[in-house]
Amino acid sequence: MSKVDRRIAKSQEAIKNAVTELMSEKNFDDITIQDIADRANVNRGTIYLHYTDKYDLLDKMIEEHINNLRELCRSASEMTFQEGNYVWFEYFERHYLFFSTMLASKGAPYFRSRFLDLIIEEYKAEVDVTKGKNGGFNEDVILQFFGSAIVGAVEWWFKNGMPLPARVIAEQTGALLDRNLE
Amino acid sequence: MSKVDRRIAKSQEAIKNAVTELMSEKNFDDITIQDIADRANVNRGTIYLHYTDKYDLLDKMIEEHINNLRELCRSASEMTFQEGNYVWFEYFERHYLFFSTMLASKGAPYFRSRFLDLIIEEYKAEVDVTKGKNGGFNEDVILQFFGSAIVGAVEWWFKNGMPLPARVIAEQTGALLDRNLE
DNA sequence: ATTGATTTGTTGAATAGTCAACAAATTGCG
DNA sequence: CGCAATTTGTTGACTATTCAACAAATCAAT
Repeated sequence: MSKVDRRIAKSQEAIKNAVTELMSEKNFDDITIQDIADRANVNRGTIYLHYTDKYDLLDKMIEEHINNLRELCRSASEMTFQEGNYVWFEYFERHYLFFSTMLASKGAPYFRSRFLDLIIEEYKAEVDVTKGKNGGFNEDVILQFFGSAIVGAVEWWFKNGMPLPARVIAEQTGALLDRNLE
Repeated sequence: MSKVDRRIAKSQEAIKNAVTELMSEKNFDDITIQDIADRANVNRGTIYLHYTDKYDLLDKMIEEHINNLRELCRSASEMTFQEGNYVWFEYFERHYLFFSTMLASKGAPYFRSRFLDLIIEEYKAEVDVTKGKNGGFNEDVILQFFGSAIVGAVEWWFKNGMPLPARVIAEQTGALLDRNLE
């Protein structure tokens, strides 16, 4: 786990940060590899050492965040919705620039769908349509419904510049999920 | 000038920043090479690639700032005292952490004297003891007197957390020098 | 379409950084 | 003091990054 060469970690970190920054400034298609290299203070060739092109680079960035969130779910599996949501929103806060540009930028609706897929996947275990208040519902309907709700809340939060503390929005969305998924 | 290998520039930058940060947190003697490497996110061996030990490292940092200030004098040689001082105080501001820890820390009175030497050296050209209001004075006395005054003002400025904008203290010290060195 | 300019990937040689291991020096504490 | 632990400085083998140069692809405008 910790056997990644320090140079690799530093280069990739710089490159990914550069992309995030640049994406908050201009359209992804207008970003050139040289732009990224300049911003990351890295030779242009170094980028090709790790990524085949800028699309691959963006993909890997998305993939990484999705995986991190999935991992957070693992470690938060025994928490309440409120606590678990808080872990997520803390992560969002820590990576503000990435998520806000990803959810704002026109160029990356792909991210939104990857994000929704993850949420649905993770909530599958939480939904029970055999009994309780959701007994008799179609599972996919429930998942799509509340998955979209969560994504929508997150989008709203970012687009409005995080008007609530992570703690608060986590509690409120958590309470809404509690009420509906029991 | 711009032919320094990017890796060297980045490593040295990280190392120097690490030292500055650490010095603002603890005594220089308590800082270990490993501390610096950790903070700079650099292998310990890399430090020895550029510096023989931590004293050499600190020396080179001081040397570099002194040289930068000297260079600023060159490019500001045609300015008034006020303008010239402003250039200096801007530089101080930009490197706040370094100068404030250097002038505060007990461990580095060496820097203060290097700094004073530079000021005296640079003001040599400005002082005229053959005529005018300083006619008949001993040149060394004048230089030591006003050099110390400038160092003292800078020290005060840092130790009190830069209570005035750089522009203001530059103008005021500039006016005092004008009045005395004509 | 035909230019000319920019961007893209790729290459090879040179160099800097990493890592692990080592002995010597220094520190700190009972 | 004397011993253990830490820190130091150095080594060698390995790898990532740099840089300059290149041809191919893409772009922009006439």
